[in-house]
Amino acid sequence: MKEKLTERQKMILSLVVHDYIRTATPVGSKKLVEQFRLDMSSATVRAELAVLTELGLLQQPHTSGGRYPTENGYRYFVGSLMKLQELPEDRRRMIEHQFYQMQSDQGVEGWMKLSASILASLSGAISLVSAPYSRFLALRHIALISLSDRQALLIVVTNSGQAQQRFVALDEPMTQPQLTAIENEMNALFAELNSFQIREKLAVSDAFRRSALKSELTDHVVAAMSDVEATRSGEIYTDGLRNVIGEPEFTETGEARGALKLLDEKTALRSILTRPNADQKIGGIQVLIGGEGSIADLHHCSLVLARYGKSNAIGGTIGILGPMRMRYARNIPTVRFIAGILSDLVSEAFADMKTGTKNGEESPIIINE
Amino acid sequence: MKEKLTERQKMILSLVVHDYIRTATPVGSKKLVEQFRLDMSSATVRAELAVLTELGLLQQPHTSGGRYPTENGYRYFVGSLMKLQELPEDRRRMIEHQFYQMQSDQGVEGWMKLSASILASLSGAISLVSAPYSRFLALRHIALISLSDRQALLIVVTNSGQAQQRFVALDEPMTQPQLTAIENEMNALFAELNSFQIREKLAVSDAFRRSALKSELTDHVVAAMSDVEATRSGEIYTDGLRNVIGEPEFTETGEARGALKLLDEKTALRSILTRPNADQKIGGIQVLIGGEGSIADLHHCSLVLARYGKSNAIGGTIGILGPMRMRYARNIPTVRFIAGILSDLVSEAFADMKTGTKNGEESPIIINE
DNA sequence: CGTTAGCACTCAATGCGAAAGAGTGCTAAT
DNA sequence: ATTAGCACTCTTTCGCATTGAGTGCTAACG
Repeated sequence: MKEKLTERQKMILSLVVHDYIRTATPVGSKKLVEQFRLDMSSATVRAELAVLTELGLLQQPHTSGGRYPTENGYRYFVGSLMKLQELPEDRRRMIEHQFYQMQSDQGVEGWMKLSASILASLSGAISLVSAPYSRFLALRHIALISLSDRQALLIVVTNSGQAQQRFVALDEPMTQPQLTAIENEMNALFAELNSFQIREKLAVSDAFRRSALKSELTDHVVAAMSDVEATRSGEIYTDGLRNVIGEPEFTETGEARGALKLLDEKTALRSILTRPNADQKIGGIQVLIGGEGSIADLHHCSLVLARYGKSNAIGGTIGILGPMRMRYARNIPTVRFIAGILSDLVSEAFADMKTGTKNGEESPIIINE
Repeated sequence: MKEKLTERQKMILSLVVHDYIRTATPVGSKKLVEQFRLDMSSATVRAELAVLTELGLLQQPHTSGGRYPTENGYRYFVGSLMKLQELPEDRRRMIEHQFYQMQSDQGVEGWMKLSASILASLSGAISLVSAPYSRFLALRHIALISLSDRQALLIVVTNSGQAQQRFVALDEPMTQPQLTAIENEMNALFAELNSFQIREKLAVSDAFRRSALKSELTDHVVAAMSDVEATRSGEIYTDGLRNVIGEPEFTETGEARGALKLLDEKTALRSILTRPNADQKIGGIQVLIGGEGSIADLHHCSLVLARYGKSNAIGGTIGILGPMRMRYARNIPTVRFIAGILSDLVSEAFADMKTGTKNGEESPIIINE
């Protein structure tokens, strides 16, 4: 990948990528010259194409079928050639408007849905958004709500803003005031602890056993916390299926067909969103071209991912999943922009300290690894 | 649709439906005779097929291309011919086990997801599950949780078990004890009211204005309630996309392609799940064959829907969406069974009075209106 | 009378070869 | 170094004949 290409070779590679992204058809020398009014003959272009093919940046479906980028071709393009197309100012303002309009309204869930929706419609791909989660997950608050005399609703809120609710069957009837008392007691005891620490605190002494604290209730608290901790990245939101249906890659025997299965399997999605960028900086963009065998079904797809949030403390991942043949130059700024907004929102919402990468800032783009 | 068919005609129609469901290929007279070892010649079958075609129950793609059911053919089949195949006892037990295992754990959300998952895998179609909602929605409990000195999380729980959470920016710093005080006050005032009643109560007197109740908070309570009321049927869960990808109807130019778009647009799904069966009895199954123009994209699909819950008080809709060519005889009992379980669970969870259709019971099947 | 065997007919699907078209690599001239 | 020209390689497409499943009709049969 260290090969030095001539300026002309770079330009031609760029043109091939652009044209292929637009048409999804292998592109030949003659078409290139005509299409882009090149100041040279098709034979010259052919020679250059041959070189690029030799270098493994282009490939041909068969001996005389035009050329299109290889995975490495895309990587080179994204890494060295591409000129990012920033979102036009009015677009940005429109998006920001939408976010700030609903900001305090719908809570985290609202942000996630809005992000997924905007990302999908702007990118023409499938959007993936993971709800924010904290590295240092801790219980923030417990609420106990009487549903009937033997049924209560337990709500556990974590410092990541996630709320787990579960129904609890009570061994003996309890009124709301009784529950509230327990609620207060538990809040005092368990606040700012994680499930492990809570369990420890419970084990250390039986004092709590004898108190008003029902073990049936504490068990549920521990379980709820564990749940949140286990599914780390919280809920995953997707949108934009409609965009991708119809793209040739996804059609019938299309190679990317398998990718659609993924949308069903949130666990797989989750592993995509959580794993690769574990140690990635906020605001940095990660581009995964060709799935890298990590997920077999993604062989002909690309991912553009970004982390958002307060560095290391709380955050999540957003991104888009589309055909390898996607408009990186437009999509990368889009993803980055939305990630920036989410960072701001998260910082604001969970703020003691205000951090978060500011929108405009440049940040590195990491390609496959 | 009142036409009296001979027993033989009924049988032949049945066979055609079955075979077509299995093979997705138009079926001819000869194949029928061989396949099912019929005690007559192909010519006889041909004559009967001609009659059925005449009656509009079968159709042929072209003059000599075999026959397959029309929408009316399916409707007649489902309405009069089909023998329901109840789920085998061990299956039932397995499913029930899964539900009761998680029952009190994950709350409503868990049930919904499990229902969607089971329904999808058992039916081989797309499952649609709407969270329960109450006809007489009322606020059950408010929780106010301090996130930082100027940020709080407001959780509004309704009597349908839905929890709306939203972030609230506080005009002036407040501590958790202060918030708890307000929480108690609001709970006392607003419990068992709907958004309209709350608004009324607020308007009637300014007493509240002067009290510790911040209008910024009460506004949010009203807004949260309105939100829940507006989106009535609550969240919609779907699963089983993987099943339907690959079915010929959904492939490439497939006629049912548009149906996939629906999965993206929850609003459309919602209208499907809420509208048609508004006045349907709990436990009754509604089969919609061919979309009925209600949703244009569903022209070549069928829906099997059932309401669950406590009659009129609280409940939701579940169902499956698949190709018209679906295994009704198996799917209908499946949908009914899951609806039964959900009815039980909902009755239990929101019980004062215990109702709900018991699983085994027979209940009417309504076909297209 | 209902049933069946037989037959001519229809029409999508299949297969094959010729022609077209797009693109390449090579070579020789500029 | 660039380019024009040309032979070559493939896929795509079209036409055309073939196949085969399925039909509708009719005449014979029990």
